[in-house]
Amino acid sequence: MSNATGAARKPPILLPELVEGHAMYPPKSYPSTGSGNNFLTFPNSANATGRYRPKILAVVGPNASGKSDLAIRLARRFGGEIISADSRQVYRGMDIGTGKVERDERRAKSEERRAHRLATFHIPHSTFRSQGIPHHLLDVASPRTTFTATHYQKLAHRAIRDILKRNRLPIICGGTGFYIDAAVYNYDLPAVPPNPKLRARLEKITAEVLFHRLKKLDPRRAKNIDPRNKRRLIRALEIVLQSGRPSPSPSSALHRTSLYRVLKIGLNPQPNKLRERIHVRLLKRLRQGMVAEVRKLHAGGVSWQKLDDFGLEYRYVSRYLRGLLPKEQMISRLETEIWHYAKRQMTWFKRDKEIIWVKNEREAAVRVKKFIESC
RNA sequence: GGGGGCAUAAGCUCAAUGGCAAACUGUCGCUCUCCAAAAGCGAACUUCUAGGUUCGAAUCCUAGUGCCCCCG
Repeated sequence: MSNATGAARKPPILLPELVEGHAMYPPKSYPSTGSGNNFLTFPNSANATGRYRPKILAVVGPNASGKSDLAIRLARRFGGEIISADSRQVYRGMDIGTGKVERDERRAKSEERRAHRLATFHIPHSTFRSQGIPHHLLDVASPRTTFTATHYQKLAHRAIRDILKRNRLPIICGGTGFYIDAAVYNYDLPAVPPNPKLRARLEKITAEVLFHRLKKLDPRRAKNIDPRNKRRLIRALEIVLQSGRPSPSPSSALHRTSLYRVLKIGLNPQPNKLRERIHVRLLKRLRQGMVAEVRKLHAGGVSWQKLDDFGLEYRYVSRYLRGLLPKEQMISRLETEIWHYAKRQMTWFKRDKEIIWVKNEREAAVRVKKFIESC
């Protein structure tokens, strides 16, 4: 009882996966780093109790808020590895337009190389690293394929487990709120893969009719779905039609139950500052060859349709390349679209009362330190 | 100097038989259980000014103001 005081208030729901997933924590014997290097000291292995929930960190915020930098700094300071939570950075070849962190060169300066080795000797060599910090879930899919939240969830869970096995701090960092939640809270996403043919067929039907059908096939889902949102309606129908079963209820026990203790750090600069950052960053991306990047993707077999659906940079640059809008308009349009996106992201994050909003790295570090030291 | 045209939201060479002032863009807000940088929803802000006709005016009349065009 004495060491379960924290859990006393909210008794954890012990689901089979949860118990099984935790059987390995804390790891019994892990190669000690021995060096006292603070890259590697992270007390995720301490406090062994039956209900030990490992700690993970999330760094969230809108586009251009400086998440990636903060995450890297925190990773260096607290011995962490980063798991990107960005629905576009998962794709290979989409670098400039998504603002992916720069991948380390093979030939790094000797000091950096040393830091690398110390920090990451037990991680596969192929892992994406930036500034010596391993980044997971970047470049894991071809842009010609459809990568979904389920894929993300699976890979993210695996990454978290692996990082914890190395006694390091998993840091989920990204702006795709839905992905973060899918990873952190063990969302029960139905195992029904997308069916392009079915979707194409349903696409031709009006929202009204789709809603009607859903009402008959899955009344529960129909109750809280947006009846005018075709995309959602199609997905919901896809689930019933293919599995023969209605969508799992989000109010089930799994909802908002996390396998982990998670500290969410949020970054949200002043609106005018954020706008300025968006502006500067967009111009920088253009200089870095964003247009060429999109051209290359299309040459590599990514359809215009697909590029359009990726949104933002990929949508408007490809429209420009198709001659649908002049360059000037592409830029100004993009700027407002990115701003809109940032606001949508904030709408999502605002609802999450667990997020602790910080102004800078110092504030963040204080919180993280306290979190790590707590039991 | 003379003649003609136009004036509607923050923006738009933007709609409205004399009868409830719209659409689009922007601004602001929201929704979300696998296409989530997607998709969807909502709100605030309008008839150039002053008179007149009329039950009723963005609309018709008069004057003013501003802008544009034509003739000299």
